[in-house]
Amino acid sequence: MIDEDETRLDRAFVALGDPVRRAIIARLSRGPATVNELAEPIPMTLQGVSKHIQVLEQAGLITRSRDGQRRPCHLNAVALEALTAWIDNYRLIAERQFRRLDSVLTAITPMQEEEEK
Amino acid sequence: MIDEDETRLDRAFVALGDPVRRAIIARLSRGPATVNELAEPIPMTLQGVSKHIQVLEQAGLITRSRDGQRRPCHLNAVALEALTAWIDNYRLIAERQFRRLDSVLTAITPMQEEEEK
DNA sequence: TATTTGATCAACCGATTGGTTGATCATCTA
DNA sequence: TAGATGATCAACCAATCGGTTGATCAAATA
Repeated sequence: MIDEDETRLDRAFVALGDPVRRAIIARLSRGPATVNELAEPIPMTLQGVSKHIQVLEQAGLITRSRDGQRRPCHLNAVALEALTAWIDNYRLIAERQFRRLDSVLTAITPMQEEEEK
Repeated sequence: MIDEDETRLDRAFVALGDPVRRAIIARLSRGPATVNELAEPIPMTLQGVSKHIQVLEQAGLITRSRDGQRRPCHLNAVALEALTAWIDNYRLIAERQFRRLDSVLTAITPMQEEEEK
């Protein structure tokens, strides 16, 4: 259980790496929906869609409640926030590196802009 | 070629769904590195690491330059930004939904907090 | 109670993935 | 020029994935 966060992060990223599952996320962003409602526009069997939903649930990206025999799905904002936080961390570092490299280059070849004109 | 963006997004998310590849991203956040340098701390053959790097490159998450026989890798901030933008969009919507639901619930059962005490 | 409906479980299958070993390529260097 | 080095290519393998069909379950309804 020591790498529980790691596998959770794995599952979340992999889950988003499928266009069907991203379409489900997009649909849920307009409000909760049942399995049948989510499956309706997708050219796939209900069981197939159900599997995709389970992947999203195991990744923590969605949660499910119970309403009689229906199982409404909801987006989980907290999980999405964890993903953006992870990516954003490295994004900012990469951007900082790029700016630093840029300043080094302009310091080495200060006439570059003029020459290109 | 109509769904080029879609498959690019697929590849990027799937690429991040592997702890080895995320470790490579983390290493590159401290500056560019060659294949050998990236492979050194990873308990895997050089060919295995090379494959992971190719996955990251095809996903657009890293770029590669040439320095003699070396192929230094660099983080691609632009690709990371596209990912955060995608996730953040739905995250914000989900949070807004949650707040709205919250306000509806407190409006329906205004005495809930008191009863639970 | 019998039937329909929403959803899952189980088994299967082809395609893809993640890793290996062995060979090869291209560049650097003695 | 002859090795040594950085990196990739090719073939293979076990495991996982994405989808199907068929059976089943539990709740709603006639």
